[in-house]
Amino acid sequence: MNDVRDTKTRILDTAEKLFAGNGFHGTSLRDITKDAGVNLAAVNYHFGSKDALFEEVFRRRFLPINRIRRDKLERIREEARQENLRPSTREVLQAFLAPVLHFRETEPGAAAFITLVGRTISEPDDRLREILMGHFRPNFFLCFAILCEALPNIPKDVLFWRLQFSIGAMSHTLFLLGHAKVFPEGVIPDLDAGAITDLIVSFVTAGMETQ
Amino acid sequence: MNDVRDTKTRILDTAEKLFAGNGFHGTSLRDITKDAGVNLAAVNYHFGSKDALFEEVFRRRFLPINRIRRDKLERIREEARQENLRPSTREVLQAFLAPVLHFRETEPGAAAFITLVGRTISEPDDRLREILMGHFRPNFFLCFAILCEALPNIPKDVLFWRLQFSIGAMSHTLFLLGHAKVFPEGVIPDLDAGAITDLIVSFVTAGMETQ
DNA sequence: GTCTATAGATTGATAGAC
DNA sequence: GTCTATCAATCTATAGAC
Repeated sequence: MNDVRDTKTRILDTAEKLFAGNGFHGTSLRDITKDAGVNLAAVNYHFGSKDALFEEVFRRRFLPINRIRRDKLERIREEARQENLRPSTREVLQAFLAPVLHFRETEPGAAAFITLVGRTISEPDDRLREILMGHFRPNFFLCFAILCEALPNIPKDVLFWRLQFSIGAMSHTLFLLGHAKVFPEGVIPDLDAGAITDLIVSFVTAGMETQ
Repeated sequence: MNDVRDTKTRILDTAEKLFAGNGFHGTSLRDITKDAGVNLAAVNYHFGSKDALFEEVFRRRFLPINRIRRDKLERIREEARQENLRPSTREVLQAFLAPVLHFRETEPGAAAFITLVGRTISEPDDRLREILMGHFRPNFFLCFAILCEALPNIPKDVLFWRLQFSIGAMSHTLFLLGHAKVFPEGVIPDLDAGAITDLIVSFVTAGMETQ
């Protein structure tokens, strides 16, 4: 009632939350429109279909994340070139992984989206996974290319797999952050985004550079 | 027609394949029974429900994998104790991760199951994910405990997160192995299970031991 | 054990009034 | 733009004949 967001935004926010929690196929249009407080027909009026709504959930969030990520990666590459040095493996991986976790903390409501990303990477529905990959692929290849410059003595196919391992570590972490209850007692899971970022960047940097 | 497997086995094999390819909710009982060449009602007759069939798919495969994994981990721990040494981080992680990949190559039809595991780790349906976690948890904690003995100078919560990163790397890899088409040209993706195992064990060992 | 037929519930999408 | 009402398709599960 006092919700000043317009209908489109309310639907997007709610869809993001429910897709993250119950998956695309586990969320019906009735779930979304009821939770958002809008009419059942509003999704098809504003977005055209359930699929198109899913696409818009991703487009809205990925545009700013990808801009930051690409700018950081390009700057690292350019600065290394101007100083005739190799890019730093850690800085490359930091630029690739940190924006997502940072975004999770600073953007209101983004936590649900990040959980959704962690899930959609292994989404069974090829159509949905491709929507994610379309946003993700360009920066993946950019990161891969700069890593090859950073570590020219390691075979490219090894670096390729190691970057995939890093993405796996990351996506699993994003998923876990949305399901805090999996942690055992005695182990402190409540680390902030900065601490988690440091942990995972150290981990994958060591793995990437090992001989 | 010439299929000598009994109805139960045919249903299990087919369900495993289709759940891996299209997800639990993307696979109907009609899909399964049609592909298996059995009657629609056979699933409910032999297993009771679609959920119970899913459970049996996991039980059948996890019993032998978990036995091998537990035996290997316990032996590493015991041998280290008798020689008054710390367990080797690499051997622990190898014992934890290798059986799944090895099983994928040697057991007929297991590849589909492994893909399914990689997917179910981030399954949106809590009920389904819990079926997997029930099989996975005991060996996870056993591995974690031995890692704490192997690396007593690294804080336990750091080791806990690093083991989670390792599982993420592993599950993403298992998923990718079921979707070879994601690889770019020029990079050779066709590594066998042994090569992939070496790559991932080296990666996570370096990440686990870094200061 | 295997089959057909169907109950009973839920879904995405849309037509048409306001 | 928003609403109600409803269509057509899909699903799991089961009753009951053979």
